[in-house]
Order: sequence, then structure tokens, then C-alpha cells
Amino acid sequence: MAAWTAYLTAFHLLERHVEEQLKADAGLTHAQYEILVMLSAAPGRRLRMSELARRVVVSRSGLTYQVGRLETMGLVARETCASDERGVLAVLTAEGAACLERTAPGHVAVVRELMIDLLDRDELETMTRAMRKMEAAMRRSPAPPADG
Amino acid sequence: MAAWTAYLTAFHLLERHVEEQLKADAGLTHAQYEILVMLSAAPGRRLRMSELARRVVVSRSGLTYQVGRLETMGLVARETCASDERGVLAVLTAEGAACLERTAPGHVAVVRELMIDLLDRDELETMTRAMRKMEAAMRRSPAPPADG
DNA sequence: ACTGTATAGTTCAAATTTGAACGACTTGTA
DNA sequence: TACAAGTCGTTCAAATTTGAACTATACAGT
Repeated sequence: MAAWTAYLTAFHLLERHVEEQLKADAGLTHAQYEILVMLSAAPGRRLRMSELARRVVVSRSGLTYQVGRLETMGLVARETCASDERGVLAVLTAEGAACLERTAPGHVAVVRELMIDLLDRDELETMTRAMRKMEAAMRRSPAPPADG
Repeated sequence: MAAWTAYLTAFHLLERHVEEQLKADAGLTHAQYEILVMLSAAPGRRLRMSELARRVVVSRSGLTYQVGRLETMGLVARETCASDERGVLAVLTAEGAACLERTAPGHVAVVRELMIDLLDRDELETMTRAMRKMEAAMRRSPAPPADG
């Protein structure tokens, strides 16, 4: 249980630092930044809303809100899906891509300083492996809210 | 950076499962549960508001809100601090302690299932050590918001 | 084709969280 | 003692997040 407590605390603290850096450097929330990152990594720089919500681990309504925000900022655009009239694609705009390029270095620097650089190669590898095991288990598990 | 992504995703997912279990079993938020845990571990089952906020990594105003909530539920009480007229002590009530005893097993079960049991002893130890290094670094660092 | 069920995304009200502003009390210094 | 600066907790408005309800579309079975 000590591991869980340490995990929890470290995460909360790191989240704060990350949030602060992003807000100062780009006026972005961490949640918004994560959306941009996911889109930029996706083929065609676009993703269906539902898929995007699943990847960033947020509720569908929460995603609607943030994509709306990013749309206002001009960093993301909405497209209706050709193959499914119900669907909406969130697309990273050129401006969004540029914003990400501008912002990423500072973000990476914070994460390096407060996490990566503190750990040796073994620790980092072990941690990554552990986290992926957890993710796999939970993706299978019955009840990740905002769905069933 | 893969480590950070994995960390982030695993945490979000785990948080959801934990939140769901606590809500279903005890009608508590994870944030509220954390407060109860911190208080129960403190000498005299009481802590100053500021100290409690620092430990659960939440803003002072956020803590004021949640302690108010817990007070309404009868799980926590407020006492004025004898040595400092400004200070307020949050105290775990008998009912709060009982609630915690009732709830903890289910919480621990979820964390075991989705984290502890997936990892071997080495992984768990390494992870805990890594998290503590991170915590130590960030506690020192200049800007954990809600303070300066 | 037709009906019933499931899915996609949004809207809505409610709960939570934060930072800034505030009033109360403490402390160090003259 | 009086003052300036700092700390404590709360209050306030604003931003975010969630789940439920809703509308529109897709799809399977008949």
C-alpha cells in the first residue's frame, strides 16, 4: 500500500508542476495539451471524438468541452465523419501543430527534471513496464466510467 | 517520455476505478477518502488545515470545501487550535474512523487487483523508490501551486 | 422495408477545484 | 507598546469535469 500512496502523491505533485508550466508557457491546460499530443500522433492528425476520449481517459462530455475550447483557440477543428454521419473528427490545425511544437520542449523539460532525470535506466524501464501492465489490466476491466 | 505517458494513462485509469469503488461502497470521493486516511494516521487523529492540504496535495480552498463536506457527513469535526488562534484542526470523528474501517478493505482490494498483484516484488519496490525520489525532488522545488 | 436496440456526440445541472481577495491573528523589530 | 510583514483559513467567481438525458444515426433481425 505504500507504493500506492507514493504513486498518488508523486502524481499529484508532478501534475501541479506540469499544469503550471503549460499554463505559463502556452496558456494550455494539461488536459488540452494531452488532446493536442494525441491528435498529432494520430494518422492524418485526426481522431473520432470517442476514440480520443478513450485515449486521454476522459468522459465524452468532458472531451466535448475541451475540444470546444481548443476550437475557439483555433488549435483544433471539427469535421463530420464521412463513413458515419453521427461521427465527428477532431483535427489538429496547422496552428495547433505549431503550438505543440512551440510548447513541447518546455513540457518535456519539466517532466525530465522532475521524473526522468531522477531515475536510472532500470528504474525507468521497470516503471514503464509496470504502468503498461496496469493499463492493460484496466483496459480489460469491466467498468471504466463514462462507459460500461 | 514513454514512461511519462504510461504513468499518466495508468494513473487516470486507476483513479477512475478507485473513484467508482469508493462512491459505490461509501459514497465518498477519493479526495475525501484521502483526507480521512491522513487524519487517521495522524497523532490524535487531527491535523492543521494547512498541513493536511500539503499532505493530500490540494489547495487550501479545496481542502476547506472538502472538510466542510465531511463535516456535514459527520466524519470530521473542526476544532480551533489552542496554540494559534488563527488555526483550525480537522479531527476524525468516531463515525469517521468507523467509516474508514468499513471502507478500507474494498479500497485496498481494488488497488491490489489493479496494481499490486500485477507487479512482482522488484517492480513494486523499484516503483515505490522512484516515486519517493520524485516526491522529495518536488517537495523541494520552488513552485507547488496554492503556495509559493 | 420496418422495428427495436445500440452508438455518437452534445447539452444540461450539479459537484469539485483553483487562485485571488479578504479579515483575523502572530511575529519580529524598533 | 506600536508597526510592518507574514501566515491561517475562508469566501468568492470562474473553470473544469462528470453522469444523465436527449437527438440523430447505424445496424441486426424479421
